[in-house]
Amino acid sequence: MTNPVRFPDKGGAMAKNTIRNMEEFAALSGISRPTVSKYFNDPESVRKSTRKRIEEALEKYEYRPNMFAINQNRKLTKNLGIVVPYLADPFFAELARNIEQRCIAAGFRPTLYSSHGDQELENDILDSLRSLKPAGVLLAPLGRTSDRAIVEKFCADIPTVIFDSFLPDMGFAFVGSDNWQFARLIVEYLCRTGEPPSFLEMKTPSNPNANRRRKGYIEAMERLGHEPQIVKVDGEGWEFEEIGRREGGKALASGLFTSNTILCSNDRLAIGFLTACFEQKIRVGRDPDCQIRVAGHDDHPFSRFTCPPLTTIAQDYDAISRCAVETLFKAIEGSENKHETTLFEGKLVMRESA
Amino acid sequence: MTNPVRFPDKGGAMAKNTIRNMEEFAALSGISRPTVSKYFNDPESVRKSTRKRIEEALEKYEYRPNMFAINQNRKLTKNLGIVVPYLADPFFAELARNIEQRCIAAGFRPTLYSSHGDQELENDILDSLRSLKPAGVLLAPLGRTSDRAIVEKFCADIPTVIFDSFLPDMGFAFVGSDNWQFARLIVEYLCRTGEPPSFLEMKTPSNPNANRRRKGYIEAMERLGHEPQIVKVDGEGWEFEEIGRREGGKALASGLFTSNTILCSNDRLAIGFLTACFEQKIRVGRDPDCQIRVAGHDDHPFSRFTCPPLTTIAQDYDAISRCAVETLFKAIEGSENKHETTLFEGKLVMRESA
DNA sequence: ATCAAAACTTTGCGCGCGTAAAATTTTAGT
DNA sequence: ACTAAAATTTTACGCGCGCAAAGTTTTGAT
Repeated sequence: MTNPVRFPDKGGAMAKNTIRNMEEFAALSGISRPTVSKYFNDPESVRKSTRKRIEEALEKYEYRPNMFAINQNRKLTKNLGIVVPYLADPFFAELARNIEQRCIAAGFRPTLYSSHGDQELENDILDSLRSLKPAGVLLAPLGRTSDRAIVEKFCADIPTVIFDSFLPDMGFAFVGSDNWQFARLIVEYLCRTGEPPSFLEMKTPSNPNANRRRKGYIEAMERLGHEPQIVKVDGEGWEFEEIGRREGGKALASGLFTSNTILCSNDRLAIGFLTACFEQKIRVGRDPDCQIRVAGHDDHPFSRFTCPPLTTIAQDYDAISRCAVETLFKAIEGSENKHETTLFEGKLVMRESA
Repeated sequence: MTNPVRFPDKGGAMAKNTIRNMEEFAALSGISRPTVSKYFNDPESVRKSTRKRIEEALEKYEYRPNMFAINQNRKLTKNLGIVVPYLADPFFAELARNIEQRCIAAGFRPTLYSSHGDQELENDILDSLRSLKPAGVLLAPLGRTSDRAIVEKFCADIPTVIFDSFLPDMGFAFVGSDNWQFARLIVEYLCRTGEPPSFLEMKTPSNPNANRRRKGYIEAMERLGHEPQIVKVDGEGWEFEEIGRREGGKALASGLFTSNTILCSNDRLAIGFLTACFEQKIRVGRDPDCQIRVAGHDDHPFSRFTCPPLTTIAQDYDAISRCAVETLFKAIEGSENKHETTLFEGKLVMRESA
């Protein structure tokens, strides 16, 4: 094996800013090593005068304690894991960003992982997460395609808050959206303003939220005295836009929909379906000269920019991420121990598509 | 401070699957610790019979070496850093995913970071990356808003390949797209098929690629004997769609464009601009009944699903990520040392918007 | 069977820091 | 100025593993 040697400091006349360890740094700042160690664990825990001296030396020599040596001995690290099923979906990217920044603000070191829609990768991530000895993990599982046994075992070992995608009896808590309410809200709106909607979804959705949305749709339709119609289209994986365009387009062309109003299981599907409508020269919107109305769920970051802009139910990104993080901190502190579920309501976002 | 104690194994009658360290595991598998250590560093480096015994024991006791202890002593870790400026942009999410999987395939442990468009955060990321002692880093910097001095210093200390966004004289290498060629390609196409385009961009683009695209546009226009027209709109940050819609829309409404063909600096701007066109009931496309043509750069994952689908120049995601990763591996092995730049050409993707 | 090379074992040190206990100093209150 | 409390220093050990050197066994070829 080659033995790469690095020279971060070429050893010129400049001050030795290459402090090798805490021992050296402590000597240079005139403080004992244990006190310096205490400072790095909690700057407030040392006397103000001591803190000042350390911080002065810190600027002068720019020493940073060795991550690996620290975490090897700590009972509990300050590491956190954030796992989402598909990071190329801006919905998850946005949620992850939100959560990540809250963790940092709380003094933790979050690491972000994406399962890329792949079970094996999700398992691998949980596996390597174990070796990080994280204080806690925020996990949005793949859903249907998750390996239940492995996720459950992971949750049993490490304080985990599940979000977005519900898995029964796992983790310290679940934080997500009230998908029944989502469907009720949008169905009521659509019925009030036009024809009762048909429901477009994938045949075997990975995300269990899809199931609750379908049931919420059926319930709301029946309560309003309408006949629900579900159109299930083929398609695997996470390329929802393409499925919405190709398969949704097929359904549209072959006249499968009994209504002129299409409620899609999620916005990405709706975005693809809008493309299909365009391809078939079918005008979408609420105007009298439009032939069809389309709505979605999630308020995907791009939904505001479709043509026409997409009417949808907005997930409360902010509330979900805040609650997930706060719940995890409770779990880490071990103050409570019962499995709780928190669901947030969605808001109707009326745009021009419906 | 509370002292959270965990009992991952309640110590029942089941086999002790709680191996504390390599010493114990080595004893249980009947192999010496140094050999086991060797196995974990490279399973191929031990005799086949030994490997088999270790792997049998591995399944039986599911031991995993302690990450922190490993990395503390290794001269060079197997950690890699991947940094992108804005992960909520599916373009970077897709690129990051591609790169990440290549790194894993090569036996490294990549960690993904997003600067979220914020200089301070980019600096923090580089800072915490240092303490990870990564073997190398793949960095897509913020660009104009990057802290040059800090990035340069980082590159000097840690083998770094810069990608997407060029920063002069930094890192082991740069891998990106030939943005001049992008602009030439699309300008030629647009001129061949209709009116020569105006160019729409942000006043102070964060990404330096924008500058090269503008220059490439001007050059191509002049070479073809046309008068270039640049329309610069206000707007800071990374919410390109909104800027394209709001500011691009303003420019459109006030008749600022001298051409009926608008070439946008990137697809996200174009997506927002398409929304503005829709709002102003201006039909976009190549059909005779359309008033305007719109094109972009990048082949953003969503460009295929706009209405109309967006004509654009496709970045070669695959080639860029492959080259970036391979170049980094060269840097890590230290085989070469000259600063090289690799640019990939784009492909014209003709869709209905232009 | 013989022998050298390859693989393994034994031994032992070191990494950088957490952490505990005891000794010492500083701080703050009267 | 005196004293108890708080903060700091000293001392010493351990974490889990990399790594090197020297001795021992196994392997594979003649």
